[in-house]
Amino acid sequence: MGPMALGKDYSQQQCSIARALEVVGERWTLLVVRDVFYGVRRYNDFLVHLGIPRAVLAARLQALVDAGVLDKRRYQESPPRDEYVLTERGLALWPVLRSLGRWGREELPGAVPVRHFHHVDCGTELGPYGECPACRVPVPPADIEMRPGAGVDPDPADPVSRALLRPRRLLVPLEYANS
Amino acid sequence: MGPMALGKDYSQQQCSIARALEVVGERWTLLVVRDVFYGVRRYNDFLVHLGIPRAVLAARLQALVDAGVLDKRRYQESPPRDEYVLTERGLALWPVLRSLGRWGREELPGAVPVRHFHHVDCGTELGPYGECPACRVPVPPADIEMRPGAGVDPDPADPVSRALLRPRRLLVPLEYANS
DNA sequence: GCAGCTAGGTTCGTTGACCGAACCTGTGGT
DNA sequence: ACCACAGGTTCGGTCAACGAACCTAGCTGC
Repeated sequence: MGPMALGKDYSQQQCSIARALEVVGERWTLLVVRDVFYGVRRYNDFLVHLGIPRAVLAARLQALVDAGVLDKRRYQESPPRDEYVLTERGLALWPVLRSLGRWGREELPGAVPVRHFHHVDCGTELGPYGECPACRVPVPPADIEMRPGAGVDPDPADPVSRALLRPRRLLVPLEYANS
Repeated sequence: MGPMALGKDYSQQQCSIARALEVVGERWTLLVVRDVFYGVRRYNDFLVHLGIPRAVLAARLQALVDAGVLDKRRYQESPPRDEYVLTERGLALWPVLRSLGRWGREELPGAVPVRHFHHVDCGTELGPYGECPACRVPVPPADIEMRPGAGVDPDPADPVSRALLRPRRLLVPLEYANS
């Protein structure tokens, strides 16, 4: 009954869609996962980028780790600091995010292209499901470069959004050295 | 505020994923849409098949109509009865359901194949994103036949699940003549 | 050594959504 | 007249989400 848990737990549902939604169907969850693909890895960065309540973020991260979607990894000992990275299972969620983003962009009114995704091997913009139209292969997230689109706010308030303005490869962590 | 509405409404988020989740990210919503693809069209059938509270179902159907995902259609005058059918915008959600189902089936433990999807033109089972591996075209939902898989309960309690046991084409309404 | 800062949480009171059960309405059947 | 049924609406209790405040380690500057 855990997560989005339907009072009853999306009940008896043997359906794999219902089982997937048990894990990633709760509010905020897929946005957290999206941010990890974009390079966000730390508690505070999720906070400022998503505007999510702290308690909810803690619960979602814990649930995603429990579900095997994220790994919590110590990246320095003193002070002890952890980061969250995608597991294989988490990486497999990329097509879900792609198809959702495509639907939101193409089917909902008032959409402006915010980000474009390109195959780093050839520079081609990816097709609807994350495949490369030129190379005709499905492109793993690690080989995708994200570039800002026309609709993006050119001067966002939070540093995470600012870091995401530059073209960057997916999964590469945000840098903190510069502003 | 609106739907899944994040207290704040998934806020400023210009991201198309966030915008999509505003519409289909609430509890139950995608399961209702899935059922419409499977041929469910009526209030009572959603009720018994999903086990969703009546008030929540009414709210979700209304929200989906407002969002342009479903159309509410009078199919008889006396007594007045309406059914819910997918719009073009709703039909475009098929890849989202496919990718979610695929993830739930292949990445979550203890999955049993419940349904298979085949291209009616050639009988081939569909690939990961709903394309036909043989014909090499994306298959529209209307050209897909759904067949029960090994993991399905052979004698479900509710009549809707029983009707879904037979191989059937997507979007075709359930028949009510026989048991 | 102690004040202040930062990352990463936890606690708490309020608000709002979800739940299940009961009730309502309009129609048709007998 | 009575009952059944589809399709809702209403209502009280519960549970999750919200936002603000608080807590804990470990630095940093003085």
